[in-house]
Parts: sequence; C-alpha cells; structure tokens
Amino acid sequence: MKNVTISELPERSRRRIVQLTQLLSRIPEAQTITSADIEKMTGWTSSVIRRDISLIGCQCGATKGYNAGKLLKSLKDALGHTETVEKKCCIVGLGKLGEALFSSNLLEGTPFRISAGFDASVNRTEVLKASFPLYPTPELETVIKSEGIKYAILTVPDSEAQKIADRLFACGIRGIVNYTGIMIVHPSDSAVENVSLITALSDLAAS
Amino acid sequence: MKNVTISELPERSRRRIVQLTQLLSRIPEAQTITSADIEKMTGWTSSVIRRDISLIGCQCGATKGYNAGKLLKSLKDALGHTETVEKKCCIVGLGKLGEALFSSNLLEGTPFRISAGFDASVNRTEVLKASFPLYPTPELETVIKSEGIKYAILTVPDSEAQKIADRLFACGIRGIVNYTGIMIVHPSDSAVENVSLITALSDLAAS
DNA sequence: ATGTGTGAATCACTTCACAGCC
DNA sequence: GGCTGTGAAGTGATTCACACAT
Repeated sequence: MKNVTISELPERSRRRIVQLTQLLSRIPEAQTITSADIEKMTGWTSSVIRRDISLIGCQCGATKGYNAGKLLKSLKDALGHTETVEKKCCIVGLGKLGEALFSSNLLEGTPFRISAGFDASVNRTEVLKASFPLYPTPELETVIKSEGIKYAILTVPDSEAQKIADRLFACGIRGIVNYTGIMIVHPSDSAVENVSLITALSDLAAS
Repeated sequence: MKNVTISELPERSRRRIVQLTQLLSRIPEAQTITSADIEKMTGWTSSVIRRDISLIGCQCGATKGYNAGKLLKSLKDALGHTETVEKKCCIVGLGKLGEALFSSNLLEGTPFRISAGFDASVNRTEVLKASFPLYPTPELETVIKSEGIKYAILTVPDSEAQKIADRLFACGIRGIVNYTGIMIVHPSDSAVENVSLITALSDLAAS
C-alpha cells in the first residue's frame, strides 16, 4: 500500500495520525520507536498503530521499530503538512478568548496561518495588535473571498455563533473550529470541529 | 431497554448524546422534534439518532416525534447532569487563555463548577479576580485532594504540560481537558480530551 | 531474536426494514 | 398516516496470529 492520501483513510485512523504527528514532533529524530512504545504513550493498541502506519505506506519500520524522524516525515506528507503549502485561516470574534488564541502563537511550525481577524466592534479591531490584519465583521465576505481563506476559528458569543457560521459557509469556508458553547448546524459539504469546554468536560465525565 | 447509564453505552453514541443535549437546550421545551429534524441539524442519520435515544430508554417519542423538553431531561439524566450533583474542576495555568476561559462563564447552567485555579506565578494568582480561589502551583496537590476535585482544565505553556499533568493524575484527577499543543501521556484509568487548536485544524483539513 | 506488515477472524457500529402505536 | 423502536443484516474497524525481514 503506497501513497494513500489522508482523506481516503478511515476517520479513526486519520485522527490518530494527526495526534501521532504531534507526539512524534517532540521526540528526537534519530530515536527508534516501536509500536509498543507508542501504545504505552497513547493507550492505543500496538496493532492498531501498526495498521495505521502501514495504511499510509510508510514501510519505514525496520527490525527494531520505526525511525522517529522518517516516520514523522511520512505522516506529515500524508497529512499534507509540507512547508510549501500554507493553509489560510481566519479568526472570528476577538474577545478575550480570540485574543488569547492568536497571541499565543499556537500555530507556529504548522501549515496553518491566520490571515485575518474579524470583530463586530470596530473599536476592538483598531485597538488590538496582531501579526495579521483585523477587520470589522461586515467585511467578512469580501476578505474571505479575496484572500481565499478556507478555515475559520469561531470565538464569537454564543448568541451570534450560528448567524456568523451561516455567513462563513456561504462565502466558501470549508471548516470551522467551534469554540462557542452551541452546536453549529452546517451544510454537509463542510465540517465543524467542536472544541467547546462543555463538550469536552461532558465527554470526560461520561467516559 | 431502561435506565442504561451513560458509561455503559457505545462511545460514539455517548458523544452524540452529549452534543444532542447541547442542541436541545436551545430549542423550546414544548416543541416536538423528529429524528429527521435532528438529522437535518446534525448530519447524523435518523436511524442512528433513534437508536441512540432508545439506548438510554427514553421512550418519549410519540407518534409525531419527540417532545423536546422530555427528551432533553432524559438525556441529561443519562449523562448525570442533574442539578444536585456538582462536578468539581480546576483550571491550571492562568495566562490569557486560562483567564479567557474562566471569565466567560462558559459553565453556567452545567453541572461543572470550577473550584480552584492554579498558576506558577504568585503575582498572577494575587492580581486576577475570579469567583473561585486561586493558588500558586505548589499547593496543587493539597487543594485538589482536600476539595475532591476530579477534572482539570490544562492551559499551561506546552513546556510545562506533561509535568503538570503527571502531578494532576498522581493526586486523583480523573480527566484533563487539554488546551496545550502537546499530546499528554496518561495512565489508562484516566482520560484526556484534546481541545487543541492544532489538532482541530488538522482534523478539519484532513476531512 | 525482535518487531513489522497484513490476511483472516472477531467485534462494534450503522443501516435496513418493518411491526407497533398514537 | 407518520414516526418511533428494534430485530436482523450489512459495513467497517480492531484484534489475532503468524510469515517475513533484518
């Protein structure tokens, strides 16, 4: 099996590969790592890990386990995390949460780049300092289209969330990372990743 | 099927039920809602929704669909979201992100309550204002044990994350909501919900 | 000797399809 | 008539177990 692209493989495998990528990026490149080692760190069984890796056609596991650097490279390739391709995002809602997210440089070293920020308050867009341009919300459609932005980080108040999401999907946004407390209704050709504190806590408590 | 508790049912169903609860809480109690309506809003098939609901033994669907209020109540019961039971959480790391999370009152109306905050900087714990007590990180073990806190929201810098997580699990924390950019290695009798921006964006982009 | 890669078997989840009920 | 609730069938993911490579 060779050169399978990420969106072709099973959803569960895909998510594990995303996380495995993050895990490996903190391990010295030269180190070898076995599927049993990864099992200890993640809780996934070694066989599911071996299968995931074989699905992307890495074939980099020699007799003593995988070479961490090579494996990471294969995973990143499969995910399309190559230096040359930059994935444009915007952040909508520049309250405390929005500000905290973009000012902490979380996306450094990833293929994602925040290219625009939006807030309903003109005052806010003028006062805040960011490494990307800030616009009042009415300009949302124009900027997203002209910049070709495909992903949005949603940090507006709950009461605004669905309305803004509708506008985002209407102007070409393919996916939203939803930090609000409500569930976003969305078209079937788009995606929402729920990153809400309530969902996360409820999932923890129920597990 | 009656009175099945949430941790007994399939993981996928559990997660959908958590989300469904959030969705329903924004719908008038008196309204009736069919599994087909929910399909339109969530993208899950009506049959998977009907089965999820039947798993918790609601039996509240009459001939014209579910009564939103009754359904919500059944779901909340199954999740253990009853008024009387309060689930204690703490937040570790009171930087911008931590502050943004607790000051936005996201947990109002949920069974979760933040009972303590911790930060490495004594200055920070003294200056910030919160509706719960703030402590310097060395007091973490003492406070968590004496308060009986079971869940933690982790918003420390990446470089500290694993160290702090180890301490949290060692003193009785059962689950962590991880806002840091790294993957937390954790004991198998505990859980981590990853809520990192990078993971969410990567999952979106790969879908 | 050790750990991968992968068919085959198993297990879990989803969809089908329809009986039953308002 | 319309929609739920649920056995039975189908699909998809995980685990088993072992041949193979070093």
